[in-house]
Amino acid sequence: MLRGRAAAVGLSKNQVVAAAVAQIDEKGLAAFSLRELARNLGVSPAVIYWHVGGAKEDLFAEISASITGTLSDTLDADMPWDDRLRQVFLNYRKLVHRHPAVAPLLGAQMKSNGVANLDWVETILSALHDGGYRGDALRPAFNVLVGGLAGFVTMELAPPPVSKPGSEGETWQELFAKRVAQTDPELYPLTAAALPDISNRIFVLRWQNGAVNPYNDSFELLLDLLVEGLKARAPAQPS
Amino acid sequence: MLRGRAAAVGLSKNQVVAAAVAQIDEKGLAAFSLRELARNLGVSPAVIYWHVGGAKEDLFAEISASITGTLSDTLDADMPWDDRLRQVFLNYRKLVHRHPAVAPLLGAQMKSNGVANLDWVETILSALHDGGYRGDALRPAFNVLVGGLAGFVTMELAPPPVSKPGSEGETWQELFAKRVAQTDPELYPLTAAALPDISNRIFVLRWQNGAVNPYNDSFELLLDLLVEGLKARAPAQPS
DNA sequence: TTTTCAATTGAACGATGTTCTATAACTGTT
DNA sequence: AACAGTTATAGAACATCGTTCAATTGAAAA
Repeated sequence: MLRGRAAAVGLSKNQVVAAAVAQIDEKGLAAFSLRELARNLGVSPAVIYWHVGGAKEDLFAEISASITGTLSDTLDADMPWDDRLRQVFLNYRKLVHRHPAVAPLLGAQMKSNGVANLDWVETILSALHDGGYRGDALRPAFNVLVGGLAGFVTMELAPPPVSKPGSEGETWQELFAKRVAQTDPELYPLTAAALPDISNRIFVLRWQNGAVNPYNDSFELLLDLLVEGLKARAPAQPS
Repeated sequence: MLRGRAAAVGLSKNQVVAAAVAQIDEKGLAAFSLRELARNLGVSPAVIYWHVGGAKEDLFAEISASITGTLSDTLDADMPWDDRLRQVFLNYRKLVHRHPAVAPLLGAQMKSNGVANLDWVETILSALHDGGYRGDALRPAFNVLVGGLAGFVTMELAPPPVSKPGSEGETWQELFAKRVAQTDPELYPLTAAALPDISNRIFVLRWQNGAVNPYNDSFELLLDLLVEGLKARAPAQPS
């Protein structure tokens, strides 16, 4: 009856994880510190180690699990397979956007990426299966969807540099914005001409990430291209 | 004549960056340390700060720049626009795969992502332009390609957990492999049935990253779906 | 030679992750 | 109500890290 007692008094693992998520949401992943977490909880650093099994990396995995845990909750099982796929990944993106600063864990750390629940995997495989993807056709189709779409979200929410405390004149955002605006029309005619449309709105030429400037229509276009493309290439008859 | 003198004696910025890349390639990004870099160079830690402008984050940006710098070197300008797009992103992936441990910087850090050279951006925009994408159609098309494909590579090369020194029985890889193998066929029939095809070969159910198990065919399928899809939806006549 | 500036040193500061031993708080049993 | 056993926390300690700074060397310019 370990769980019962643990919940009765003092901190619980879930509370630790929730506080960690809150702290990352506020100050960013790079600035996250175990000791500061302990301070915010009014507790000794060792407490974190007691509640979470191991080290910082395990806390991160726990955080990822707490976020991807509710992933397959709101699913309509009786929709066409392509609509189900769309729903799954629109839902994924919406969920990650609720905690933008945690995105690097999900997309750029194997240990955190691996905690994704099997319900989610089964849901995707099932939709693909109904779409005519079976046997060894399942694998590349799955990878295309998860790699392309979750990868997109990872890049969309890539964290900005840590904002230096006080002085030093100009912030990185200002410097970068200025650099983009001064793109040489001689060397880069297309880029320079498209600046009004793309400045701070495409991946390499932006100084704010997807938490501030979400790429909604780009993501939906990507989703549409993949789902429609997979539908057109289905190796077997859909069921 | 600053550069002349700097190159004549002592260390150069390029040497520092090259040594940093070597160290990350060997021990991983998470284990990277400025002091260890200084030790390997037989030099005081402060030297790094002198050669690189600012702090650790600036070193990382410099590293990213040194890798993406050679991105647009080998390009055939006189190919069909869709083949040019394929070449650009196949080349991107090949380049990043040469330094897998650096991938998180390129895909999951805005400051590093922003250093990508304008030649590369202009090349992509130019291909899209020739494909019939102009004006405000350029932006989502660009984002789909970069976000989807570079995002895929970021996830593909997501770093594994830091391998704990010695003891503690089983490594994470072994534990995870075992967990995957024990997938319950009652709860997850499709996943369990597909295990021979997907175990360690799809994104969420793997214990080795793309540096060991590259996802070549999945990436090429993704690339094909995107390029063909964009071709089919071109808003204007290709030129 | 003297001056000037590039390059490096070494020490120092504060903060971090992690481990360890000891102590408190609670639970269930007698 | 007292005891034993486990759960939960505290506090100190260690090695390491990123970063800054004043002081020093080295080589080129005057």
